[in-house]
Amino acid sequence: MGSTESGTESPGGAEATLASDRVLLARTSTAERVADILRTRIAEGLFAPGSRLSEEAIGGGLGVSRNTLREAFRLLTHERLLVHELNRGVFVRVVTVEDLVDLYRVRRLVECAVLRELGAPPYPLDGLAAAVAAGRRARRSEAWRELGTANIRFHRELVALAGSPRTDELMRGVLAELRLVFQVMPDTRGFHEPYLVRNDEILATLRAGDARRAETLLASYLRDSLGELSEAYARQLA
Amino acid sequence: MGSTESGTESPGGAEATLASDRVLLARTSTAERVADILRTRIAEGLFAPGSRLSEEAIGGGLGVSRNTLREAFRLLTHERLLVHELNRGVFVRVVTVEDLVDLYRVRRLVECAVLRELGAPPYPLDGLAAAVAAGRRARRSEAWRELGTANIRFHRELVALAGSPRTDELMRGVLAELRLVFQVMPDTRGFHEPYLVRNDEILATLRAGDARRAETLLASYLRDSLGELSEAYARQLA
DNA sequence: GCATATTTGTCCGTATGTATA
DNA sequence: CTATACATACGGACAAATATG
Repeated sequence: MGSTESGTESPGGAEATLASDRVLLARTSTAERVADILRTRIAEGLFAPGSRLSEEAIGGGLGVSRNTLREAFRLLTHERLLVHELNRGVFVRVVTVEDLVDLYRVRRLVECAVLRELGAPPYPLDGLAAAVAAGRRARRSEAWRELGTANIRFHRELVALAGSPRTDELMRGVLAELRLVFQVMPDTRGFHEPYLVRNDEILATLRAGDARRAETLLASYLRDSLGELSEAYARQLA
Repeated sequence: MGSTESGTESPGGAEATLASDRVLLARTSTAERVADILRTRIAEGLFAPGSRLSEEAIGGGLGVSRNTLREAFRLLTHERLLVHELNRGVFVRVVTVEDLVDLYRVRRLVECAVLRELGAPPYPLDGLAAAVAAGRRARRSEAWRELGTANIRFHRELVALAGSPRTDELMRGVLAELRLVFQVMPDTRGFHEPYLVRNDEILATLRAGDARRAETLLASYLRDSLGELSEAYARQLA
């Protein structure tokens, strides 16, 4: 290349997959769209935890410059999906058992507090109901990964009851990390399916206006879930 | 400068303030140190809320390239200290009343939950005691801004009792935003001083092992603080 | 409403320092 | 210890959007 003189072809030099999108619906920044792509790939397990993401390989593959790619990396690093080591690059996050425990500590702290701080019933439970319905649909079509997504959504909706954007964002991050954890579970169905019922139970309890009991149910829910996951971790290391 | 030919002097081409630091103790990345500098300036009110941070002005002043500066901007944007408007640049965050309310909603949710989830006494209260002591020193030397910093530190230490890195980070961000809010208070002393006593009271209650009562004290503390701040906001808009 | 100037968005090429084989 | 590979940071260029007259 280098038609004119020094390397200054055009910003549209990214003629691969992204270029078309960019011209058509350049609504978000390029970096954000790159981050979206990488986020999906990580969530689907295409990048193994601990593997390094080479700037050159990824950037070349997607047809974006290193600068733009680094901005995408920065976004995902703040979401804790990647870790950045100085002068070494970025790696797909490896969630340790300590992380797992902390994740559930935050969940217990925040989710239970949300239920406790609820005012008087009735509560706006449409979001929770929709999440449970999505879970049922996923179970019917035996889409177990989607079932996991629906379960996560249930807890996001639950936190949303607090009406706090910052709390929402916090839990968005926490639950995104949780997705990384779920990948260690060998039996996706056996892990996710029981919790659909328990989510429904919590929803029914809230409908009845008993936020206090819902909190108790949630606490034991989280305890059991953490127990299963840490057991799976122990097995994996053995 | 420009000894050789094309603009490629050396990464140390930034011969201003940053260069020396970089050579001496380049422990963190340049972008992070730039972010540190800007964070301090914002906290000290050198940049008025709502004002635009020109890439050229700041970058030129600090002697860093635009790319590096933009990375620093990205960091601070994620901390909610700056807001980014597409094709318009970055601006110092203007905290609205809604933000203020949400900030205190999160504080109430998290800080109170931390106290509630404490196990059996005694608790490791050294950090809290140190924060109160720092507040006393600041009061003695009439350094009212430092007093505010010490009060903020008290609440960070309080959250640290939960032993959760993620919760710590959350509150770090929330309290950094709070610093922006504090700048609207005209009477720094009158606002911060009373809370030093109340922090001390909470500490004493925790020393006595009564986490439950400490939670009640904290709740009213937060209620009063929010009341004062929103009143100041209302006055400012009038 | 239009033309111009300024600023941001994106990308390239390259030199240097650091970590690792 | 040397060599290689890579991230870091720089400057420069042009397109697009915004601000200004």
